[in-house]
Amino acid sequence: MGRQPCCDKVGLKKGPWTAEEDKKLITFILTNGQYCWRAVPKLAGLLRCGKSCRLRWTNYLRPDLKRGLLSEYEEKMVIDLHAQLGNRWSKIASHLPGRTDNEIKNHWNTHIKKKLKKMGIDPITHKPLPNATQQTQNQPQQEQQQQLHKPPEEEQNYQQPLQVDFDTKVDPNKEPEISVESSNISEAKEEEQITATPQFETMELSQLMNGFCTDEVPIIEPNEILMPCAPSSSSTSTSSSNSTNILEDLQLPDFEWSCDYSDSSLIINNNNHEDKNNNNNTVTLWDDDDFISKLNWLINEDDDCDGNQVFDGPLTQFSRTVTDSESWAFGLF
DNA sequence: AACATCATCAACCGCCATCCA
DNA sequence: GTGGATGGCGGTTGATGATGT
Repeated sequence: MGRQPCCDKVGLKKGPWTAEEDKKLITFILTNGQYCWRAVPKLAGLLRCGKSCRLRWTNYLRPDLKRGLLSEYEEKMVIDLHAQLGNRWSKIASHLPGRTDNEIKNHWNTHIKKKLKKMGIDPITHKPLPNATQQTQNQPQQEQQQQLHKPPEEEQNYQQPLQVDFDTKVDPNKEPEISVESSNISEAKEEEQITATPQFETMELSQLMNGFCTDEVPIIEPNEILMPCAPSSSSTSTSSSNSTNILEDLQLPDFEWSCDYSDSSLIINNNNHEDKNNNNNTVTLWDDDDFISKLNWLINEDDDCDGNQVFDGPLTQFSRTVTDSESWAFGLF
């Protein structure tokens, strides 16, 4: 019957987003919230289709996104979840706060797949490759199996929820408590109560990762990701100085909100800077003294720039921090 | 220094699911 | 029940930077 295109593609811009476009989109969403993406470009003054706007926002501009490489723990989670869910990236991403399906998909395709293959594990089936024994002579296959691959019968009968000590307080020096259980598991019925593997419960990360080749990729520890916004050139953000991520470039302040998801109220928290890395049950987003004023600045900034100038700056001074998976934007507006 | 190749990831495309009139 | 509108998802592409020759 011929489906209509998602938008009138005539005259619409494609390709990489400019800082100017980002700014318009951010401004619009900050002032109006998220609704009807189809209407967003017109209202925001963008020559993009709504789909493109939604993608740009969800994959890049959302302030609750983590940047940087996946931590070892996150990688392990991805592998494990992939073994259970397959290429359902959005489901996998829903268990990794601050990560998008696109990001995980990319990471899988560019990093994890190779690593698994290197280890003699089929990244699709998560079973040993036929020639795995030859490939991994230096590493006992049994060990790999124990560490990275769930026994087949376990995959099939994966029903009993196994918890990863979800109730313990966050230790900022340890891996974040990313867990399938702690995530929104309301879809548990549909997901057959996907849970962490027994390995997660009983094994140390170092054991988990034993044999998992991480030396090729500089590991970013959570405490590195959870950078305070102090000026630093050692930001772990993967964004280069040419980043087009306005939110990053803007040096926007952090703020915090309660982890009590039932109360989505935002807590603009200007204090506790020295305790920033101690997630005392709050999730840091941006942190600074004048968030509101900077927000106003962002929204009210004149548009007479050439697009780049406004957002140029020592972007490394603003480091995106770990946040909750639930977008603040949804509850904020 | 110049060119070729590889790796990464943002963005696009097309399909599917859901909602609603 | 039907079909259009919209949002969401997963696969793929292509631009760009990094690395190798």
